[in-house]
Amino acid sequence: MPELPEVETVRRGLAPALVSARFAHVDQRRADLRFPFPADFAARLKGRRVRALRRRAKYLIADLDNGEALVMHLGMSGSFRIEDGVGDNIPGLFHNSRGKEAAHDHVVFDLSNGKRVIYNDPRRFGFMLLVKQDLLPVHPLFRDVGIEPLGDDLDGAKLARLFAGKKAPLKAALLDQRLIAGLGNIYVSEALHRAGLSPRRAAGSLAHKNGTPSPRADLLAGAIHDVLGEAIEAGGSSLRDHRQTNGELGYFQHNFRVYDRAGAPCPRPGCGGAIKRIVQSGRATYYCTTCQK
DNA sequence: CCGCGGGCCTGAGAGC
DNA sequence: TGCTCTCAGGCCCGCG
Repeated sequence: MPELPEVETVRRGLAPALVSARFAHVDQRRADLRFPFPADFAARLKGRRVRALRRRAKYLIADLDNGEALVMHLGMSGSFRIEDGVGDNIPGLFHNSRGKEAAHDHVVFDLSNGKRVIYNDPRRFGFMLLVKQDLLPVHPLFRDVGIEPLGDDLDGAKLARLFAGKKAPLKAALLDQRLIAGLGNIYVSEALHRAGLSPRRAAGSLAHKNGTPSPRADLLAGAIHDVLGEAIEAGGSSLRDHRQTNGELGYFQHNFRVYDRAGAPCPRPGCGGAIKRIVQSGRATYYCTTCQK
């Protein structure tokens, strides 16, 4: 499921249930997801209060009252849901009636406020860790993570500098979490189409030979900012997520201009091209060969 | 250093 | 109906 907009949507949905609650009971139902759980995971969480729920890149970080942080990553198929009727229709979450289990429910948090937060992950590419908050910046997971693409951190000049000298195609450079954090396969294709740039173009070509940013860099920075912002507004994108009948997960998938639309006409007014699917670094890329150069 | 391919897992969908 | 094959929103590792 999750790229930055989906993780951010989950964060916003979970925060009302988690923040300022204590973990009354933690049910860890298997020894590992992608990685083994930390030793004594459930015991170390029990009794702790959540002070804040943050997002960095595609990670959720719950700051605990003992100086530790619960770090959570959703992998490809991870999701959270809140039970006990709390937070109905919060985008990014789905709700069962209390007590109804689903396949692949791997972690259950029972909170002091009576709410139950359940982590479900069929493919188990997600994981949870406990890290001292002050060690997060030097932790291997975060040490090399790139800039956040929302807010003021990302502009054309910054993008051109990050990509300077890179021969890798824009598609690969944009997926590289060490450069920009949070883009994934969907939003890279979407941002490149909005910017009118080919995914095959060398990343270094966002700067001129003398190092000054090309106007293309500004177009791309703006497109990234716009597409992520719009996707968050829409509650993220729901593709294969299984969910209960109650409440859509997100509807940005209806606004995809190129992703998973091979053969469809290019949505850019007056373009007249068709969307093509290619494979780069083993992953599907969708773009219009007519208007993306 | 860089880019690529394989691997980790399960499930959905297509084709036969 | 059921089998087999391909593909999937992420990321790490090892290879050349």
